[in-house]
Amino acid sequence: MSGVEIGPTLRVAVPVPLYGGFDYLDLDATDATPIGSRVLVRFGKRRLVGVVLETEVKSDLPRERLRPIEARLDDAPVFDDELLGLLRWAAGYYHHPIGEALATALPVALRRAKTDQTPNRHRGWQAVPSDTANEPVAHAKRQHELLDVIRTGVHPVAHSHLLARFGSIHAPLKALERRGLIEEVDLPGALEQGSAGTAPALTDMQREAVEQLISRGEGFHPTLLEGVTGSGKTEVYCRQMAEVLAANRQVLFLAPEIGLTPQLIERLRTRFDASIGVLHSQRSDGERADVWRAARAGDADIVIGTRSAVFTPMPRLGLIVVDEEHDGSYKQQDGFRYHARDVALRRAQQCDIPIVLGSATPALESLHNADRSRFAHLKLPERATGAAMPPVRVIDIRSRPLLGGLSDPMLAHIERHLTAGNQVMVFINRRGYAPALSCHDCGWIAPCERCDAPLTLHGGGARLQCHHCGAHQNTPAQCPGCGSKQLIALGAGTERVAGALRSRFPDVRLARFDRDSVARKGRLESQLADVASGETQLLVGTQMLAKGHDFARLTCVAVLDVDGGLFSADFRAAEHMAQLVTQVAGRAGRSDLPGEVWLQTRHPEHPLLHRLLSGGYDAFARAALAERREAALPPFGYLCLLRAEAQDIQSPQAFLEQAAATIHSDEQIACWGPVPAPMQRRAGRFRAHLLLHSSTRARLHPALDHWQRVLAELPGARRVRWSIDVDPQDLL
DNA sequence: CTTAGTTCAACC
DNA sequence: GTTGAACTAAGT
Repeated sequence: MSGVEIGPTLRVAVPVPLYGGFDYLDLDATDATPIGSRVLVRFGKRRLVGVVLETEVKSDLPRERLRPIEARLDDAPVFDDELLGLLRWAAGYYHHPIGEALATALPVALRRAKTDQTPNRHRGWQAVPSDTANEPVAHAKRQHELLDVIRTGVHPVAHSHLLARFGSIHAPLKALERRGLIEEVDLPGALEQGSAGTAPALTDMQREAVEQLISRGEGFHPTLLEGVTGSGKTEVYCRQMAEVLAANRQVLFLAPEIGLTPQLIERLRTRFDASIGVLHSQRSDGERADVWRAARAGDADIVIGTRSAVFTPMPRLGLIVVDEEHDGSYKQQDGFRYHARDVALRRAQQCDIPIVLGSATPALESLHNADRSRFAHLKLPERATGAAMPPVRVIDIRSRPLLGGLSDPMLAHIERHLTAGNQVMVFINRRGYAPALSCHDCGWIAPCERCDAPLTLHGGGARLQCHHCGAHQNTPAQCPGCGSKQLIALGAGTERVAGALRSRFPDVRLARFDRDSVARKGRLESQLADVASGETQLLVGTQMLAKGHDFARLTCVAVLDVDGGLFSADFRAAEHMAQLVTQVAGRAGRSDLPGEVWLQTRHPEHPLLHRLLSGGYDAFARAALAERREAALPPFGYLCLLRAEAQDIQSPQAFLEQAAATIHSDEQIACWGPVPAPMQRRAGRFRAHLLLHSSTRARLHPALDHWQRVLAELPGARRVRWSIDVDPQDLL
């Protein structure tokens, strides 16, 4: 039959910020476009890639107003019923337009209107048997490291894996190839083939946890696995994964970007005789799409990935692992604001499969769920090696001079560990040279023109940069207010701290880890490799140092500023501070060398800090939960934040006032605000918030369903950019 | 009467 | 979000 005959009606989700689907005529009456597949449609003047939500729809519109779809883009649907159901639930729960939610879930390459995806090439390397005469020379360190990885296991290693692990690898790989030790091969697809490896022996604690996990069987069983850093959580996951893989089911393993280290991937790759799909930031759009397709086809046994990987189609899914479940990066902070941990829980429930949430510092939400028996709670309170957790102590820096952010006692501790030949990690959660530039004579502080924030000094103080909008300029020679030339840098960031340490310890090799210093591709990987080899002794960095890495000779961790977490407007700040301190402390003394942790503070008596130091994260969490209960804050209350922003100062406030008026607040739903956002102006736009609070989700969510429809109709809605944030992570 | 700028509804 | 049509205010 030719395309003249037009078939029945389809409901299509289109990537536009409008709730609900749009109806189109199908191409063919006899063979319907399958649900979950992509179609090309005309939408107004534009051509967009939509997803079929339903077939044989009875449209509200007369048939002559419907347009036919222009093309089918898939042979097999991109979303299966399970995943489509999950996404429809998530779009509803987070009150986000379905078309945008589906587009967010799709790999970038599949959001484009291309029918036949030419297969991407996947390079790999494999070892070639040879006599010892060709081995690389002893000092060719990178070649030896690469060779080790390539020789482990029986299968070729993906080029992308080596890239993620080591960074710049072109030259050493070519050298190894010239020596005839390795050869380049084309991998059949985006998946890597793992090899079965021996499982390490379990400690008694681990065995207990594994037995509990496995004994629960196959149904929906959420488990919080709380294990101190170094307690061997990964091995516990592995044992359960082995069971699931043996039953020919797939495993979805989620990790935050920063925790998704090559070590983790390599561990799984050398452990399971299984095909593994890896989704991390270094993979190209084409590779991601190939992993997606392989997972959908059931070819991938394990999928490891970050937040968005929670939406990978896996027809044989049998287990979900969420590592570092407390990590804030699981919450998407713009557009479709979903929380991957919570979506993963829903997915496990929908599929009726077990899910394990692992962390050394569980989110208060998860602890609360464990407390009320919604999660099983397994604990690994000791390190697998038997090494003691390092003591955490404070240095009171009130009225002490600071040199580049460092007090004298702190410098002395650092020196002691460096002299002993060990590694030291200095942690400061602020990048750049200094957080502000001030005039010594009149007190002027260099402001950003477009944000309500001071500019940050960079380039040793030569440049000014805004961390909120990206604006940058050279540092002025004199104060624009009073003309004084006495301009001084206030406070210290990673750059300044690193500089101070370099001049204090000129013979020690130092590496800086922050977004600026590792921006270049492969730089982070090569710097980490130098730390692992012991070449780098002193590490200075932001929170990207906090997790995942395991350095044998690291014995001292210095945290330069914990006070930000004690007095923030954000009610979660203290929780984040405690998690961060506990996580960085876990970096120290992981092997036989005892470690120690020092915190600089101006508030050594602060009750929450005191709790953390005397009783550890658990005691802190109990105290913090009691405070949350008192204030009816999450997890004892539920929040929804309505955000609005505009070029002018009045519109956001006006819109939110209209919005507030349409909420019939009662004793069960409270409306807080509207108020200007903590940083009212950002990137030239004025921002305001309206916070809804309820003691029950059952009351809040129906109200939100109604509210979202009302909001779109408000007269002020078109003057602002607004968005609903369900379960907001930060209120800033 | 033109033109640039703003508002508004539809988008299937 | 994007688009075009309807509307408004100033310009020749």
